Amino acid sequence: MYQIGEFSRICQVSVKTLRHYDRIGLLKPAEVDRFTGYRYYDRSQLERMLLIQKLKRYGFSLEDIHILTRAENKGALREALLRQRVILTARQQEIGMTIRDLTLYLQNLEGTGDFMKTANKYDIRLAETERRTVLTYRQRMSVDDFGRYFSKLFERSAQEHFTPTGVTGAIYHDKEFDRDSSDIELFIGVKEEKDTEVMKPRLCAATLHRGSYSTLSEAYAALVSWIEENGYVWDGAPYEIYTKAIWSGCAVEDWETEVYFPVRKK
Amino acid sequence: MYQIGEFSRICQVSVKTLRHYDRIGLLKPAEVDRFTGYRYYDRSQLERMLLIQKLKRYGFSLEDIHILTRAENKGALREALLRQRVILTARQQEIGMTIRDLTLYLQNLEGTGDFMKTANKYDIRLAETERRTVLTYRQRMSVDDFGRYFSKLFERSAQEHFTPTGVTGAIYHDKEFDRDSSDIELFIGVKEEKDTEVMKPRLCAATLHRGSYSTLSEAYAALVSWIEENGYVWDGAPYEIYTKAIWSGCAVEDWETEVYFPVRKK
DNA sequence: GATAGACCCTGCCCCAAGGGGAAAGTCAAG
DNA sequence: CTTGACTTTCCCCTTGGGGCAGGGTCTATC
Repeated sequence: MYQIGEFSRICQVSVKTLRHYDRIGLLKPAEVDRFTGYRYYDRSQLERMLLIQKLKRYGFSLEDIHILTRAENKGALREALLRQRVILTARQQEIGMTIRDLTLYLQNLEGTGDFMKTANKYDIRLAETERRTVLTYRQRMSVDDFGRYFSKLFERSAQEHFTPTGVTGAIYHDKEFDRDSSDIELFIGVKEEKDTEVMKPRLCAATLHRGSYSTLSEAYAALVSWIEENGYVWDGAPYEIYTKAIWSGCAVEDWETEVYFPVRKK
Repeated sequence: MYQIGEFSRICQVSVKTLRHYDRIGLLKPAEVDRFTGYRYYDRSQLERMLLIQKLKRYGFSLEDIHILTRAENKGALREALLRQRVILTARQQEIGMTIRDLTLYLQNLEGTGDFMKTANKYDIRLAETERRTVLTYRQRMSVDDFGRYFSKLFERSAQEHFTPTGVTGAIYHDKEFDRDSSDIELFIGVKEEKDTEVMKPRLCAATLHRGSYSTLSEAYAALVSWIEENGYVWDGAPYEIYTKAIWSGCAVEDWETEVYFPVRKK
């Protein structure tokens, strides 16, 4: 039996953490003195602690660990590990991209001395968009997993024998941005006219964004600046068309997104 | 001038976040209506917001961003970016190791069905340690940056013309573990007898740990279990000897650490 | 001019995973 | 018997915001 301090040394975990885990029920001491409240740990706690730390390194929350380590959840653990591996791989690649971006920014900073400059590499064009017939699916959803909802549209398209044109996009109806809950209308282009929605031709300012969505705001900013400088005003819900995305099977740095802002002359 | 909602859409940032940044002074609106409290943003805020998001992606805290983006800190920003690139690179590699470890664990789980097992790959040996003459430096420090303090010892060794034996290690005097503040005594072996400390021969349980320090607790646990099973008791401050570490110039997965626990027969 | 609906405000409490520190109780050795 | 090391509980603090309540404002439409 080890006192909390010794156990802390062995596990390489602070005493505070051990008390925290006791309180949330994640790791109860083998014994607690009824009169003094002293906690005593033994080797079975040690094993469990190693497991907890391992899963924590893998990126699980304490709550997840709590659930996954209940003996009956062996299958769930396996699934969770597989999922987590995907998440970690994605995170690793994102860090790689971040490093490349940082390096570029650093070069720019050293070259120009301007730390505001964010490499405004966006070609803005003014375009009368073409008329599109589309299937749509509108719902309040998180911007992070809207990709998952496209399958609904593709299923419907297949079931009802539509002919997809290959266009996939999303309209952002909310004025404000909320990562977890936005009023998003997904659309996929189809050839048929019957039982479809129509996107009418509109005057838009548009540009092409390359790379992951975490820097999309730069495209938005470039568009909005352009609109203001050229005497237009923003007039309607902006939308994006995903010409190359995760489902195109290409690497994230090759993704391409077209961003459209409906505008009118001021 | 944009209302907070529009500005939120443009920057891809929630309204809550904008209000938060206003409150902490990171991004003040261009104008606040004195009567209604409405916030109005314009394009210079937009540029600043892009910068903030960029630095946030690079892993800086809002406070760091606040400080680094004051115009007079251009030099500090460059330094910080260079440091951050190192940190990101390290993080990326650590994720890589984590993924490999996860994969191993997953295979083990699928093979044995035992989710407790943590691959007990440690050979424990009982050893009478040799007598060592050492230079030491003892201080309360974080376990994460004790490496930095070794330079003090090497400088002293060089100045006072000692002959290093190549042994570097650390004794952990605290009973308990505290990542940010531990009573650690660093030591480097030297040949001379004069003006040095002496580590007397002691009976120790010892083992060799390979890889990064984040899984050192597994070695500790293995040692402690062995000690208990073989009728010894832990008796004194444990210490580690870093036979291959960051300064050996090898990759993190090839690091080698010997862990010693002083023991006596029960 | 009234009203609805969309927008905005402040203020309060909440999250995870603990850290810091105070005040007080416990244990073992000298 | 005292001292010092160790432990306990309790309360507040951190980062970067999210949720919600209660209430004010703006603009278009009737």
